[in-house]
Amino acid sequence: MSVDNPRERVLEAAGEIFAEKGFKGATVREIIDRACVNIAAVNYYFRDKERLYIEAVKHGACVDADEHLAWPSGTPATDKLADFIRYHVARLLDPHKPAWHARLMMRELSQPSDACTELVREYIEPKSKILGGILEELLPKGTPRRRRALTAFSIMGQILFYCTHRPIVSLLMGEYDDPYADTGALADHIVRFTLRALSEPKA
Amino acid sequence: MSVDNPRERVLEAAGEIFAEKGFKGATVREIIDRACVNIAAVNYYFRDKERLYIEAVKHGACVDADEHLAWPSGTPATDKLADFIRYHVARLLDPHKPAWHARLMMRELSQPSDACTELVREYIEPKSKILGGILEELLPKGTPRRRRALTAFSIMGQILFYCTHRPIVSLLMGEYDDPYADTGALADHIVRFTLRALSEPKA
DNA sequence: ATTCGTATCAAACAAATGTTTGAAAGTCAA
DNA sequence: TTGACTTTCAAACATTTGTTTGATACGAAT
Repeated sequence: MSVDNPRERVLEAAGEIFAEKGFKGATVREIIDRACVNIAAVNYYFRDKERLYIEAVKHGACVDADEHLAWPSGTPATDKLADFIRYHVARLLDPHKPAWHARLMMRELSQPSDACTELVREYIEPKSKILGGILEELLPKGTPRRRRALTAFSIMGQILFYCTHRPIVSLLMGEYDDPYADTGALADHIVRFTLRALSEPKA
Repeated sequence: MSVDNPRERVLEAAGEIFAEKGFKGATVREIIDRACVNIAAVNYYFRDKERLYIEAVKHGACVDADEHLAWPSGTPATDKLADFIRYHVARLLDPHKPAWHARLMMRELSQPSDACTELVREYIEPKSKILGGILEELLPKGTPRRRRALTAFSIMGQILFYCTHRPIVSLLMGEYDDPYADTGALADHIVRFTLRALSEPKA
């Protein structure tokens, strides 16, 4: 966690705290305190709090950008969709992974700071394209663009729900039946729900 | 909008601004400014900013609590589900309704202030019970409790997605194809997607 | 050893912000 | 009218918070 590079330490601490408390809620003093650097470091390395925030978001996003999502040609579209869902559920909910990258991005998605819209677009659109491609294979030929988009939202909505509304899910389910304990099962549920919704109507 | 009662005016203004900017982001000066009262009013009527926030959330929630969601006995479960979905989509996205009640509650759901958890439970659980009841009718007998819950989350996830991630939806879809322009069509998509997911597998 | 650019630090600064005060104005009953 | 109570107000207060400053230590090149 604690890197020797002070700039990186600030970036990491900022990411965690911004993700947890938002831009306004986070204070530079708490950040530099966690990073174990002097308060002037934020000005020295990042000019001001806002630039630090932007850099922190970029930092978190570029970590994710490394992981690719691709399949050998000929892979059935249903398999791709299942992978896509499982990948994102793990990405967003797996307790083993440091969650702040995703949570910070979630914040940006619900309240984009105009400075970051462009960046978000860089990260989100590629993923969106992947899902769009899968759905193009999966849905009947001639399905209108608009309906493909709504379908994609229905899928992402199911996934992101558990990330955005985690506290309420835990509250409603109780601890003894915590869905976050087994993210694999959670992903499987979403996969099945979605695949049934996409299959041809029975009669 | 502007009531003669100053306490109510503050409550209304606080609701709007808290919903838009969150607890930290909102300033009492902006609130009292919009409510057209002196700054000391917040102390006079609500002790401090935090109590004001709590009261504002309660105020928003109790407005909603009035609207009931009930059907004559014998109504098919699929109809109830469709109503339930359409009601909430309209509730959350219809531009004609003042949206801040819902948006403020969304905030509480993703970052509950411990002072409000109890209240949230009062509002959310009843709705949760309604949906749970519908699913109990709709899903095969003997479906485990856990799976009913996950199904409910799949439905709510689809709905809340459009509320929470509105900026990104607009960004991805472009204005010419804005889903929020026709919330009825949006609700219909979710209803169809969900009903297909709940129907018996084909073979 | 001197010099120059970099990095770090404690301290202070200025602005924003939640909160309080004490007086003035208003209300209403006796 | 008097008096008690509520409501409203401008001003000040105290704290938090983002930002800056000027000094100091460090390291490498001349």
